Amino acid sequence: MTGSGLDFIREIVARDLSTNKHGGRVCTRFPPEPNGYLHIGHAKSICLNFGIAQENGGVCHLRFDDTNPTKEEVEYVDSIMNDVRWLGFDWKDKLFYASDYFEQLYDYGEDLIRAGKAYVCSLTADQIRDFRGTLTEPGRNSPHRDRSVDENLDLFRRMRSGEFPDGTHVLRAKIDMASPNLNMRDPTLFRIRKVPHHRTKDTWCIYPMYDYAHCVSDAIEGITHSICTLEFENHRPLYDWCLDQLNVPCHPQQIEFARLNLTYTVMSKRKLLQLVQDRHVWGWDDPRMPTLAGLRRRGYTPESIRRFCEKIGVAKNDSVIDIHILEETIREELNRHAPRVLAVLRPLKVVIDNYPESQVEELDAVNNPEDPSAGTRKVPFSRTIWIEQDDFREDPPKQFFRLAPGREVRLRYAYIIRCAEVVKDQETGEIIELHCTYDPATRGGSAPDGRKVKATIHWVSADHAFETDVRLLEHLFTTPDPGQIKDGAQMKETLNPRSLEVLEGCKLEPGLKSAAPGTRFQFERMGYFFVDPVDSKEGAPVFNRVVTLRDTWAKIEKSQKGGG
RNA sequence: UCCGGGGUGGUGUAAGUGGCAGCACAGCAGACUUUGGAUCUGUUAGUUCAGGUUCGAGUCCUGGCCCCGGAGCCA
Repeated sequence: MTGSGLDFIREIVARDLSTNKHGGRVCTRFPPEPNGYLHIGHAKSICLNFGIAQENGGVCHLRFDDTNPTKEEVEYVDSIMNDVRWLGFDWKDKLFYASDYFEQLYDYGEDLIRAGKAYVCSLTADQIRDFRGTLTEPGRNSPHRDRSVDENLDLFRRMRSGEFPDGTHVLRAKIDMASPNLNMRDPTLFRIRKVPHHRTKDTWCIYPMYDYAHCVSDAIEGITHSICTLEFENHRPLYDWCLDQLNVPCHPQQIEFARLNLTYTVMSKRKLLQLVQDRHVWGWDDPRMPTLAGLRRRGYTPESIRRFCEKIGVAKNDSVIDIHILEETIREELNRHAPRVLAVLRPLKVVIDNYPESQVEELDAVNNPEDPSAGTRKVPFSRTIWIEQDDFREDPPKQFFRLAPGREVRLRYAYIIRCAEVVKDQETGEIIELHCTYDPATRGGSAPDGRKVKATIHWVSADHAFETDVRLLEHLFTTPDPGQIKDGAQMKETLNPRSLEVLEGCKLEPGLKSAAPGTRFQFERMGYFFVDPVDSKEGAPVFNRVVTLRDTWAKIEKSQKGGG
């Protein structure tokens, strides 16, 4: 019953440390391809790799896997470094690029040829596919498989010098065309791509493939544990093969774990890119996106994301994490730290008939009941106030405790009021305002006669309210498993049309006018909100809802409707 | 069909050499409450199946079933 508490990867690392397998060293790496923005799935990998290094006095390298210049851009390099730093990790001076090793990778390629372990193949891409065989049938040897070392060397050098057009030759490993593992059927090591690279510019026209570049890069850097996701499991024999053939400094161990999947969102870079390109979102940093940039703009903190990654664990089972776990994690943190304020999102006017016409009182409000040191503040109260439309029902259902004709409710930190009259639009029947009376003996909200008032609602003084936009954000998709989506049309169908709702003219307590971009608040009873750092201006904050509060009433109401 | 990997409550994740199946979230019930928030208490629910070894199997053996990945000059 007394388990080690370690996940299976940390267990391997601990064992290797105890057997002194790598001379007491722990060196990991996070190897993104700069072809998109980092998302929360990458955060899992970042926390794992940097975390393991940190815990064991090791280092974690940041290495860009930039071997395919047709898809990679500096914009992505910059965003990735920014996001890793924001998440709270530091690669010190260990910043690398696979492209740093192009020359060595090329030299090792010649070594392979000299050892008779690689050859230049001049089949077309289609022919190579055809010769590869199928899952159940072995492949056939390329007619160029037995070219002499000299011929191979000559051809490989001329590939490098730009003598041949794209697609005419590739360098292939000479392994086994009959292997049941397709990755071992003479995989391509280098291909010709006459396109400039974002770092090496036009010095190269041949580029190494992932399988070859990755293991060699790991070995060059002295990585001890090369942690990647499950889809590379079939590639491990090739990872090991390459390193076994070459005279490299060390042989890292590749370990695979299950990538993160979240309900109601997509995690593939391709689909994320599609959302951006098709303008279904504002961009990579849209607060509905599962990208780190999006989560950051939504109002998630780095701590909450790290904590989330801790909670979900690391294993080899394919799994889908309920997105509510993520939401619960940010709630836990913000509950402890976010200052409370009063904000009415969908306002309904209330006139307190027996409250003196021009009177204003400054009432004491607690900033954070979870943190007494946060102190108190004053909020103005007057004869006309705004309350939430949802907090009044003309015909209250069972278990609805809030305001209704003839009923009492407590205004937080203010008074107990009773609803005396409902004013409606003559034509539409829409409720436009309420007339209430207040009990002057209940100042601050307590009833000296000891009577119980079940509900407390939030409010904002109409004369003092600060008006601004508030955005309510929901899941991007209506289906819990949009990862199954195949094409663009299907994606469009499953997108949640209500993922973004912009509420204009929300009434906030006056102090919020000076809310600084990038700060977080709890709007009492409504949720946690973040001052959007992009769209807010000095004195004109715009709020994004990070997450709602747990809403017991919403649950009751839902089950009432559902149950009939 | 071939190769690789994986199946523990609704979800996720634990149980060094076989020894009371634990934790978190969700659910349900209750307490408390000037946020239907927070907090606290209690509780429902699980080893993919069939055999075998054993005093004893989530763990070991045999066989089946189901799921995921793999035929890029992508990573």
